[in-house]
Amino acid sequence: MPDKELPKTYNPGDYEDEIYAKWEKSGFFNPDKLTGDPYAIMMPPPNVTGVLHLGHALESSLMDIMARYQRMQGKKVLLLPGTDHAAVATQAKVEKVLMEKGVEHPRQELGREKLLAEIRTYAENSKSTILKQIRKMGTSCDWSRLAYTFDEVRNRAVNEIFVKMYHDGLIYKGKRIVNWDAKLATTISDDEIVWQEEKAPYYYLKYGPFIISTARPETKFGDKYVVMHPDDKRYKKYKHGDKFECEWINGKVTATVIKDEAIDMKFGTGVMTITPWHDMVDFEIAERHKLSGEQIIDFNGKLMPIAGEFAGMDILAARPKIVARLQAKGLLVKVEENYLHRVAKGDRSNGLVEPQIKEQWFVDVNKIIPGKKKSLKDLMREAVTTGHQGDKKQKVKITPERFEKVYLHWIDNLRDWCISRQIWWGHRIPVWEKRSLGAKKQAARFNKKDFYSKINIGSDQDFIKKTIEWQNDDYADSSEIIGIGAELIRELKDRRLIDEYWIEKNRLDHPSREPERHVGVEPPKGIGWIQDEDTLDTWFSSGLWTFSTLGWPAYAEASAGKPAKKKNDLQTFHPTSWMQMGYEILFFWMARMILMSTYALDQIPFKDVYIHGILRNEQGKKFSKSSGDNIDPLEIIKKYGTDALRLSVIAGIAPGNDSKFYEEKVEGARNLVNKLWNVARYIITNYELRITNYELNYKELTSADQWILGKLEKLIKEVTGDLDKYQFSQAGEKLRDFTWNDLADWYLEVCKFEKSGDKPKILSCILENLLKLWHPFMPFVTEAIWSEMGKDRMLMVEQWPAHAFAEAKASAGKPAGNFAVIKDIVIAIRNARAENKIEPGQKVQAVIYAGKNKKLLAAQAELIKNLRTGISELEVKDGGKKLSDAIYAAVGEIEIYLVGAVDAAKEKARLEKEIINLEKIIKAIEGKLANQEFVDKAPEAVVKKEREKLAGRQAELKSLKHR
RNA sequence: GGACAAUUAGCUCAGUUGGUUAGAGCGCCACAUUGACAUUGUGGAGGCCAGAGGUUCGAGCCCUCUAUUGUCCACCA
Repeated sequence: MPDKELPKTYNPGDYEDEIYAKWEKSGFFNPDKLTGDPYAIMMPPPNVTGVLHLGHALESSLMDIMARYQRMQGKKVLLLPGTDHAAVATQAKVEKVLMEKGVEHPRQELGREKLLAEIRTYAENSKSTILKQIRKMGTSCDWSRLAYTFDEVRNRAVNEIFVKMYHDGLIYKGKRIVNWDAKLATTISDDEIVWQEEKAPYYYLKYGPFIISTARPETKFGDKYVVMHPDDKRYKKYKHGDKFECEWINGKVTATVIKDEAIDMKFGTGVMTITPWHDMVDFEIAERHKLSGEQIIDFNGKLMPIAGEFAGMDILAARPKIVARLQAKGLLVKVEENYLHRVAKGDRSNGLVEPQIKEQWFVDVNKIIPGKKKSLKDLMREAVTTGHQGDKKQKVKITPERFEKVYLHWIDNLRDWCISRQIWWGHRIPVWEKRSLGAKKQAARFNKKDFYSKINIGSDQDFIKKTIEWQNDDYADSSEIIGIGAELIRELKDRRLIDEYWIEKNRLDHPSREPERHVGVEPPKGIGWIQDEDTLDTWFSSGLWTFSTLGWPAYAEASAGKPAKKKNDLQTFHPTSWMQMGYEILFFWMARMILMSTYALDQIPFKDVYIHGILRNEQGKKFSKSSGDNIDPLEIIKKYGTDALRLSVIAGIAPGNDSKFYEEKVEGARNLVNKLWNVARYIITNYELRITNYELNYKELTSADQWILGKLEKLIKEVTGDLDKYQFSQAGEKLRDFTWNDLADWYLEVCKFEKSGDKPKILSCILENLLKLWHPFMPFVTEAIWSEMGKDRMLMVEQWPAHAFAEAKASAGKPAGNFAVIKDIVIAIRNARAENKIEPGQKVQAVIYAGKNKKLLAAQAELIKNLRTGISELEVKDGGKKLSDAIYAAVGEIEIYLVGAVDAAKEKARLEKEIINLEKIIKAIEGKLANQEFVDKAPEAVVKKEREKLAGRQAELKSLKHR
């Protein structure tokens, strides 16, 4: 009685956008419209300039599965979306775009404000792109709470934290050795370095009485300390502090002997000279012994004046020339070609990274926090081990557990976190400085003479004119001119019209007193204050993500001109419930979130974190733009639908492990989606589903009914358990198995001829429950079917099932055995027919010796006949003589004979194969049972099971051989 | 140098405290075809669970070592 027309295949494009709009309109993405326990997931904000890639598709799927599951569990779910301004990446990208348009040096030519405007425009454009794409994935996030790491609200939070840390003495400014990316002209953190192996010549050089070795002779100009291990017997006669004169690259130098345990006696000659300005280890040695260092390479990667005639040369170009000089002076002892060493490159720029000493802002991770008796490191450590001892003892649970170890190891090796960056796109450091009067005079002198000539300014008039170009402020006051002048210097420096070295040198030549410093959320009132020109590491703001998105600090929202939320999100949703992320940002992000949250709120940022791997291509390599094998998720969606994409990215994944992605997987998922569609289509078009009373007449349930309800009951339990344990892939697999194998292949086939009054109720119940269970995985098709079923409420907010039917709980697993036997018989018959090559259309007669199962099988004879066994007549007996000229098959003790159409030779061969197989199995079980130790020590249930098994097999064998 | 993964069918992967003849999807072979679905159905073939030891009545699973692949951390002056 088909009263509906549904298309034969599910076409996702016809439904998805419409359904998403419906969801969004319903308001249920917003937890304010939900009740129940709060459950919050913060979306890891994608980079604002990025476009959706497979990694996002995976993350969106994971998050949305959890969000939808929890929502259906009756929780007040918040899945909060947002984007990240991705400081370095975004600025680099826009600079690149500008350069392609012919702007050769964007920073120099545009200056700070104009470049920032360019970046902002670009970021806003691509922000909307990626957000649209996240919608395409079906992600059920609350768009009303959309956040951005670089908006006003988040800026307020960043400043608050910075100021708090500063006043707690956890943030300091210091001259430290940092990683300088000359290409991007900024410092970068240790984590942003990639090491590349390179082959290069390796030089042994004569340094006074010693031989030292290096791959980088261009850094050696200023070396005046020679270091060796205090226990090295070879150099016993040299004492710490001994001085000697020796010939070096540009003439004689006075060298000092230093003894330090950092030296590896086994490496090379056991002696090295140090270059504190450009080497981390050397810097540490120099610090220990309070040695001075000198800058050799400038911030553009060129040699400094100390290099004499080599000054101004690019380091790589200078190297061979320096070697030639050394050789000419007889200082080159030998050269090892093809020495394998590793060079540091910036992961964004792929440019050389040079250690440099620079004044930078740091977060001290070892200092005891006032009032806490713990350092930031301690907080980070205890959050995943003993639990954070704040308000409540809370622990971040990491899945899989092994990453806990990786994380802790990383913390052990953690050095102070350099948070300042010399790029413009980012949160500006909330520190302002003002020079004191004495310093002002010096600064003025510094401004005028040197400075004017340096930048070709002839008079104060010119200077002011120039200044006005950049600053429109009042400049009447002289101290203000100094301020403006300082601004101007910065502007010129930004534009690379003067270089940093020159400024530094001037500062050294005109030492001033420490400037007055203002560190605050708001700029200082008054004149002459200059804001620190650096910006903050992007992870400084991302670290606040779990709470800066929830209205922390309290007044942030109001001050940004938005109405403060009535409800206190922070109180409701923090700590957040669940977080997922790739292992590649474990250190970058997870660690920083834990640091920020435990420090600022005394709370962990999230209770559970699920670490996923990355999706790789068919060859197991990372997808990359350069290799051209990038897969665009949107193309996949267009071709196969969002549901199929969601299923395919989570298929076969295990926590923390990488997985491969290829189109065949999506195809398989698409087929599954379509299968579900057709299951529903069949049920909807053949049954009247407008059911009000779900009461079943349990006594009249057929064995197939009981079987499928038992299976469904088990499915509900297992899928729920899997989702609770974040075993997404397993849950999906079980759902697939039920949908395709149990329901479509067996139960629906049975329903085609087995009619009973309860069938519509049962089928309706199965379909409803199945749609609910599938919904988190494939939200669109399930919602589409749900509405085709004529449901008023949306599936998205339906209650997650606990049981198939209330009473089915009792029947679950128990009588299912009946149908299982019939299934086995059907399979055995089909198999026997196929093996004997009986034409599918040819009907045969069958006789079954059922023994104690006679009653059951007699009752189910019709079922057996109808399940594509091609049987015309079926006779069920207790037992009897073997039948000759018949095909034989056995299921346990049940004997089956198919009469007629026998190919004697084929049948004989088949049976012999069976016998051999059975004998093998029996022998194995007998062996086991003959082992006294097994019988004694194994649990009774196991032994009993083995005995039963043996009896069954023996019976089978006996009847087989009988023939 | 240190650590962590992975190694199971041709391919991609499951296998949750050790207990039937180790499973699935894809692919392959044979067959079917007006049927809810060819994005289909039925049946089948295919595995010394990387290797070597060990623990145990019993090991894909636990322990030790080895090999291969991959990843991360540290570091080579």
